[in-house]
Amino acid sequence: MITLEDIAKKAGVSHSTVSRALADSPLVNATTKAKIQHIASESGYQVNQVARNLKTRSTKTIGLVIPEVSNPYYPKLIQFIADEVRASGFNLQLHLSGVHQEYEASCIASLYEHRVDGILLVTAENGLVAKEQVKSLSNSQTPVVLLGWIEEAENFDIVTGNDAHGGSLLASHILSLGHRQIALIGKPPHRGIFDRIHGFQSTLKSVGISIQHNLTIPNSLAEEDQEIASTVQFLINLPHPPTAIFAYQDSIAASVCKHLRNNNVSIPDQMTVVGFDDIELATYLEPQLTTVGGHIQPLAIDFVHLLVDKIQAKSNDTPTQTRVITPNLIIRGSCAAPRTSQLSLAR
Amino acid sequence: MITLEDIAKKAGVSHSTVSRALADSPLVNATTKAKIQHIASESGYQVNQVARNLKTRSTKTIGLVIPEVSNPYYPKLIQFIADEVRASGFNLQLHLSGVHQEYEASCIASLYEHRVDGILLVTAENGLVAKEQVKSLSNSQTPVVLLGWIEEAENFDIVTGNDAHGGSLLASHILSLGHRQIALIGKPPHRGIFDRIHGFQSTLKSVGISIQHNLTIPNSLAEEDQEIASTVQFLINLPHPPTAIFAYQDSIAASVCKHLRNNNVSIPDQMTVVGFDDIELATYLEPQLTTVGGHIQPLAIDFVHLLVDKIQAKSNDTPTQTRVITPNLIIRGSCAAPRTSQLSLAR
DNA sequence: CAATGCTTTGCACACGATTGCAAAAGCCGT
DNA sequence: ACGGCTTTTGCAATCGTGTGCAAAGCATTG
Repeated sequence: MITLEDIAKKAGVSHSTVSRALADSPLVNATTKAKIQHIASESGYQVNQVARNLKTRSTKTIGLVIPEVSNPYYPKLIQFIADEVRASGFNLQLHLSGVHQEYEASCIASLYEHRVDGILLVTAENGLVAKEQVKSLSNSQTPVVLLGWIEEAENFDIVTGNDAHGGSLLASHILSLGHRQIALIGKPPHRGIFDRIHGFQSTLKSVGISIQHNLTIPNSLAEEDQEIASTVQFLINLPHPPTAIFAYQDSIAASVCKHLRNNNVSIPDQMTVVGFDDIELATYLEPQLTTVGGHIQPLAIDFVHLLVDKIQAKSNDTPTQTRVITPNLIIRGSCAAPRTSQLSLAR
Repeated sequence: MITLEDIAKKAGVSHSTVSRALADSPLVNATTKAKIQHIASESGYQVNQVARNLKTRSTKTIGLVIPEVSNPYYPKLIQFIADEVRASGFNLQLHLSGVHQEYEASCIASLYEHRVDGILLVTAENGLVAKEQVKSLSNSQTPVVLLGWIEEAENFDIVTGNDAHGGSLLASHILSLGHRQIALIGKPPHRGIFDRIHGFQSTLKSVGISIQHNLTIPNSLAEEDQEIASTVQFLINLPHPPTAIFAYQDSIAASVCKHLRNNNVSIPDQMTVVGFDDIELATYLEPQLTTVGGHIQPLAIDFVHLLVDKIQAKSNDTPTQTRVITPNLIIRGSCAAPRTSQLSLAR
């Protein structure tokens, strides 16, 4: 491995001078600086960031903890985050915390051991699993920003989507079409007052109706599709099946659509389906999915900016912030007005 | 930040002893070892990996360079790679080299500067952009394994799918259904003799026919869908439209299906469509996509294992290896026998 | 020419861990 | 009590950089 010392010998100077020359310090004579830089690039010198990080006590690296990448929501988020992190001049270290966030604590520990400058933590249905670790991080001067929501979050910086508003938009849309028998296929809510289910329900309640069937899919990657299949079966075989289904996220909605089709239930004629997040998948479906979207990029940008600001803030007593991004309703083809006893007629 | 020295003071020993105690070295007395370990966990000591890496000259980190994560093929690959890397006891540092691999060289440089123990490099349509960097890495004892294929690759370790065989399977399938007018919508081939287009074409050639229209989509994320839309338009408005379309990958196939539907061309009655890779998306489409798959997980596993073996090999003169994974044909609903002048009749 | 000030360079230490080696401590038998 | 042996501990060097400080070099000026 080529070191500063090696370059120093070739140039007949000390390693300090080489260090300064490569940092383009004004303390080095212009001609010797040029000579050193030439020798360095000539011999293919690449700085040892490990040594530099140890000395400077900064790694210019941001850690990203995210559950998984099989759910297309996460890659979409990662792409935006990665672009933003690069633009801010940082490196990105990715750790997958697992579908059930089972590795969340160990991811954080590992990132702390590597002395990343800050941590972006994306939570999921299980909320903030590694609450204690995050708290102790804050004590040890390592900035953390959460994406998601947790209850009693006074001391955390958080970026979250106003999913409640999105849920409300969907509910209003479905209601305005005339639906009154509405099912929910989803995951446990995990954004408290900001949760999409919360917003959906309270809008229904405001016109005096409630969710007919509130079904939750266990959070298991391998069997999710299977679970949705049987849930769909259950719903359409009811004496009074729902006329509309709100799926917790687009990937679930896509799976719901698939299984409705398999059971010869046509969308939107016999069943209205809506999703959430507007991932690419939503436009590949037939009919295309009515959903809520536009929040992922702003979330990612705020997520990174908030962390970078905290990293660069000299004082470490900046007040914690909460940023909320409001999404939009995106109307496509998967919704229609209900027809009386539509499913019973059809079957 | 808590250091070994801090623990040493609390325990009344030297930092060397603390270091050994925490490493569970037999050189430390059992009772003092227990005492030190207790104090360390009590005070929340976490090792500084930066310092350790500098001293031990190993980071236990593997760098992964991959173009992007918007194309769902990559997240699927990443998930498998990440699982395997974790199981092997390494950390993962992710760098996105860009849709056009425009950052490939700088990603490699950055990973080398961080002294990762090895690099996994996933190439795309542009082949190995950073050939020189990879060569100099090999000289500097940093193991690299490529996923993809490049010409004149004698000195690189490579894992690749036998896409040619996959392409051949698709061609045989389409031919056996009776199709003779076949279009290709794809990207520039980038796996040489192993490329899917190559295999597809040569199987067609073996029965004396060739691809009717060989259309290439420019590799631009933002406009891809638009490009496919106009390509589909072009094809179906031909005097003699194709009866089958081979899309280079499932995501393109999905987009092709969408635009065919928009033009009221039904699949598979009026048009047969096949894709490649068997990503989740393929099963959400209606009809579900006939494709080629099963190779991604074995690719990921071999990819990681080959690198880990190279990292752990004491001698650095191990011969370079090429591993080839053969995929399977997955028949679903997007293919049917052609009907004479099917499109002309329908329109 | 000497004094002064500015520019340029090198010395030496620090970052926080690991580890070879020597020294200290403990143990044991005579 | 002492030598010899084993166990346990600490010293000190090292990994490759960055940087405060002092010293050297150089030019300018009275």
